Amino acid sequence: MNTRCQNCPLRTRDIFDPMTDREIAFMQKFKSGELEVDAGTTLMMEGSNSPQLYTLLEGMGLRYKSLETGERQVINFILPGDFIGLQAGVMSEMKHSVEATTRMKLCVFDRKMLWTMFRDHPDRAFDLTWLAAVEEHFLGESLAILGHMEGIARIARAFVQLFDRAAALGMIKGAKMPLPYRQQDLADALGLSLVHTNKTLKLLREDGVAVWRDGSLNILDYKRLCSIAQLEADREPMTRPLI
Amino acid sequence: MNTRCQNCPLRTRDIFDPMTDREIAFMQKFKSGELEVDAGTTLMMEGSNSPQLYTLLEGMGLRYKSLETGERQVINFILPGDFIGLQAGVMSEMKHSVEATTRMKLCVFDRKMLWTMFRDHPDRAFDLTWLAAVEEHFLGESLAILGHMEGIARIARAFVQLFDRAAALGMIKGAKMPLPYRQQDLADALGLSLVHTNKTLKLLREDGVAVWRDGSLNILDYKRLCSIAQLEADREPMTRPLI
DNA sequence: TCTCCGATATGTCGTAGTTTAATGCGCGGC
DNA sequence: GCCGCGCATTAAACTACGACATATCGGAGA
Repeated sequence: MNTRCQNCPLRTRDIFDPMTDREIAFMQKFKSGELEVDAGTTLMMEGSNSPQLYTLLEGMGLRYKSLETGERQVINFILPGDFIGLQAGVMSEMKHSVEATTRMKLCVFDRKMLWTMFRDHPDRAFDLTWLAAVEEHFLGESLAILGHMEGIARIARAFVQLFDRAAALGMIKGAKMPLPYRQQDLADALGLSLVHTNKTLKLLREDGVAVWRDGSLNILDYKRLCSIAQLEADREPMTRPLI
Repeated sequence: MNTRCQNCPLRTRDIFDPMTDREIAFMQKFKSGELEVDAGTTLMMEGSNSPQLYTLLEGMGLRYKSLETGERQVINFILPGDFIGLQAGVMSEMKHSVEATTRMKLCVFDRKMLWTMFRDHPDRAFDLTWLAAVEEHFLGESLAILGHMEGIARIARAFVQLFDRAAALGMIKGAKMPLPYRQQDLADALGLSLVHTNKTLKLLREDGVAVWRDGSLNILDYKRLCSIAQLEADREPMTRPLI
């Protein structure tokens, strides 16, 4: 529910409550160009200083950290509408990498767009802080999932969340959504081994709950998936609509 | 390293690079009061809408989410200097709870302070976005830790990080720092069971690495602790100095 | 067509970590 | 004084998951 702070014109906004079309259109006016990249492209590299910010228009990708051990922690999956690289704007160094897993079409912003926002459009600048807070919220959720749920529940929850987001984006065709990732990506996101991820996927498949094949996820029994994920099937969906 | 964006006066800032004294003093001018609370007080409750923001002046606390199962995910430990409740400022609902584990002294800001910042002081407003990005960075680190490290390494890393932060705050007396939490708190932060946390603490104690007793942590062998934590002993310390 | 490689698939086995349950210990209340 | 409560401690039984080993499948390239 949108509310207005009594004392100021800044609009507080919940995570289920994306920016309006007008607000989005407004921000897009400050873009510095568009960009297309192929699957496999590394858009941002941790440690580097990328002076660009993006919103994803089409395609999918993922955000990850590399560990000293050579392993990888996938932080989240990036879907159309997501804002990419806020860190690149406010920090002197990227803290994670961003990789395209399909061909991606992006809207590019220059870092100076940030200054324009903060100087001339405090309400939109406020939205950027909101975006960062939303990111933080979802990371907190992930933390709880990795800390407290067993493998099958983690996978089920990932599926439900991705499915809800895809639904909000109109990417569902008959309970089927594109999910162009490797099993290793999911494993790295959920803190599981590849092998165990694979076996758990088999379980879900054989139980007629969900089938993930050839880059597309087919939810056969949403209700049961939710129950495995320890979610109510009629909860407010986790659409995570950013910008 | 501080750098200036070529096109704007906003200062990008790394996580090791806290706000200057001048900047802090400036923001403190907008406080609406001070507050003292006892140990055990719940400062903010998830689901509620707290119109206040705080910086912690003295004492310690923790930030956590409650799970449907009744369990708890501790998101992080709160030390003096930390900014609390940015979410409360930008979201219509808190996504986590904040609890004092000792008596705390706080600097209180009204939500309207945010509007003042965004309207009149874009550079300080920018710092708030930076703060949120820093939070996000550290959550990503925690995610990687929960996803990929075994119990003893998680505990060792928590100790090293807390020790480094305490050092930056001048809270160390002879390798000893205050750590006023219960073992359950640490377990909930690291996604371990209380029992296993306890056993691992015993191990560290008996190996002469670190002793945590009566709310104070004594690091006996910092080097070894770092090696268990899979950290270089001479790395740039994770001071996490926020405001 | 053959080979190579990346991804998926599947079985076995060892173990880190959970669960459960019992015990001790200090402290505040009555 | 005794009781109850919160927290730390320890032991024993059980299990989810990782490590390792191997097999299969399909696409790219020579």
